[in-house]
Amino acid sequence: MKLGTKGRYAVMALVDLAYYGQGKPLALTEIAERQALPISYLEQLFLKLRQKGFVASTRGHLGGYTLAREPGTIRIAEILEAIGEPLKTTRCENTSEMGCLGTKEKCLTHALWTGLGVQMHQYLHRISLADLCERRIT
Amino acid sequence: MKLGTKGRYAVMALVDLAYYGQGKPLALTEIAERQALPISYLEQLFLKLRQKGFVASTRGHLGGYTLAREPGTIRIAEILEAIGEPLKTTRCENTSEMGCLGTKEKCLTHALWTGLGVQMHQYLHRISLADLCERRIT
DNA sequence: AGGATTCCCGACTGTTTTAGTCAAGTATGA
DNA sequence: TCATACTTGACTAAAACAGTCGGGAATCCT
Repeated sequence: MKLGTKGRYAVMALVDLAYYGQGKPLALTEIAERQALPISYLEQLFLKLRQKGFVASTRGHLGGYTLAREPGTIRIAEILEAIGEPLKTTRCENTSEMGCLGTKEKCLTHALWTGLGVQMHQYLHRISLADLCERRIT
Repeated sequence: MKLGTKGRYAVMALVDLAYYGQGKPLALTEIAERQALPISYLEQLFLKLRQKGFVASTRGHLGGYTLAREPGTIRIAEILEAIGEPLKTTRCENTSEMGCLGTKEKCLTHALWTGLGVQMHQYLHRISLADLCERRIT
């Protein structure tokens, strides 16, 4: 149960974008350098973030990325989902209330893992980019 | 961010042990069969669980494992820690309040990840084996 | 117009982790 | 003494992770 770099880097980069880019495009090279992240890796992440509508891009000289939504409306949970950071606590795919079908009896631990997943999602969903920029963490 | 089988299996097996083994030793083969888990893998896990004092073993015919502590006092978080399920949300090892030293400025996202870790740990620490056996999940 | 800058996109790869398996040994009860 | 069951370490195929690399396309500045 550990967080990968994809999720960490994506949030770091978006916080940087919200913090330093006041409406004007920020180049990835700048973000990557300031946050000490590999730029080619960031490109992959921003490709997805753009496709999902979190950021907008302008090409060419003086181009870069801008936030496409208000920082206060972007939840951390959304970011992680957008770039494909799993956040999975169970193995079974179905999100229904059914127990594990692998065993005959109802899986006693299933509620535990789904509960954990709910806790994590709730926490990450009630914190926005703006909260991070302004150091408003509970 | 996903839970591995080690953690899942360990909790499943201990719940099984608490649920079906009323003081008397349960053989690993029985637990493995009922929960549909690979037995050789379980052996590794129970080795650690025994060394950490969660279970006691009796060898030979009619042997097996018994819980060494009351189910109500065994927290899920303890189990995961005992078998080495990481539960890590940050990369840096230090648990102090310091920011990430890799970047010059204080890492804005650090509080987020440690906060997430706290959430997870609190949830898993307030649920005991007994809670699972009696389906007492919030 | 040309070159510098920047985003765009897919393919590829070394390393680490996961999720086990396998084999050999030891203790115990029937 | 034989079957059962725990004990322990070594080993491994496959997947995930964490990037790298190379080429292309759009845009701006001079």
